[in-house]
Amino acid sequence: MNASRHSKSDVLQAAMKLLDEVGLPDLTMRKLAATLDVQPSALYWHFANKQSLLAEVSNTIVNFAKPVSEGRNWQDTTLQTALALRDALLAFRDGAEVVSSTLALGLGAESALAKIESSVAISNRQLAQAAAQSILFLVLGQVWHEQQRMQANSLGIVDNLEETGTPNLEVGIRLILQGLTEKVK
Amino acid sequence: MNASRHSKSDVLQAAMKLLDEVGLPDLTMRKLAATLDVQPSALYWHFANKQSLLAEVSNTIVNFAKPVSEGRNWQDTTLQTALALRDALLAFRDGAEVVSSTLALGLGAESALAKIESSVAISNRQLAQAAAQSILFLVLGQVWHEQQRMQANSLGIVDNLEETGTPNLEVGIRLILQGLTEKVK
DNA sequence: TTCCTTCCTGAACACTGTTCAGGTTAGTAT
DNA sequence: ATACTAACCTGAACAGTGTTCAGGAAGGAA
Repeated sequence: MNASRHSKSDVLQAAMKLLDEVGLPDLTMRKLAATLDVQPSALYWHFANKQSLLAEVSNTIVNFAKPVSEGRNWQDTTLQTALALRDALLAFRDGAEVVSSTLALGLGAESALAKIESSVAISNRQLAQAAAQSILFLVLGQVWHEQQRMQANSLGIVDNLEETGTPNLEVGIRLILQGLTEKVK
Repeated sequence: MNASRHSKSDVLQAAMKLLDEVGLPDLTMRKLAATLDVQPSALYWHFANKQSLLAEVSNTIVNFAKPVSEGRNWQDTTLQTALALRDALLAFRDGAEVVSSTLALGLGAESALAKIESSVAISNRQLAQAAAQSILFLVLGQVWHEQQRMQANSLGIVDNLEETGTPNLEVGIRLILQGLTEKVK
């Protein structure tokens, strides 16, 4: 389709489009190269390896989160921050798994944690960090679970698609915030 | 080494041993077959595919959790249950990642959630389920993160190995429990 | 001795990420 | 216009992956 040459951001953009079309397990270097009318080896000029590519995909997803308007209190602001991250993850196919593994490998996506942590306006920073980390894992785990079920459902394994995922997440975050509020009282 | 024939549980046992020796990324069907002095295809008589094998590995890990003695209250019992799961995950190399992906694919490890949920002795079951799910994701996420750092450190990428992981987990669980206690009051 | 279940072989298929020596293209400087 | 240089890509290969399948061997039961 496009016979011209490609920049690094072209490749990244194509990767995100392909991710949306085929999902993470089928996001291969060969398929990505094919959509760009290029040999697979050409991708390695732009990115050192597949993990580096996925790290930038992950950053794009995390940075997609809308900035939150200051809430009436820090609890509200933190909740909104977490839900904005959830929405960003949900906006991309397999978004949670991409971000989770990038985070686990320490290759990026730390800004997600930083944003949550900075919204927790309590003086005990160690406590704030623990809470922020908990909220982050909660969001990632819940959305990962939900997106995996989406794919399972679309593949015919109907199972029971109870819509408890999203409300459960908000409940969990609120529990942490309530416990936190109680603790610093 | 052993030229005799193998049962399904032999294969499972060998898989867990190999997991401990090489880690999840290097746990391949070919390497597993080699430790049993067998062709890779022989494994497919015992297990339909690699995922099924990993699902049983995951169940073994989860069932390794020590049963907890009844605490002074349900909050304490739930905390002990969660920490027992954490210890089980930590007892096996890459344990958290194995269980996480099995859980995400819906191939097992649901008993982990069930155990936590049943320990939350409040009348609002929907709330109990949300809290249990939150605690589960928190444990899995934290331990996964910690185990990944272990491997990274053993590979020379020293980074700063702050020992905040384990305390952070307990803090997070306690926050949820405190919030829960407050909510049902 | 025949039969049947259990377990395994050997070879192949269709992929995967990655490397590398070498080529092309385009823009800049002389 | 010519030479140079950086950006980008080709083509082929390497070493590995999970998985399938027709067939063979072992051991107990009838």
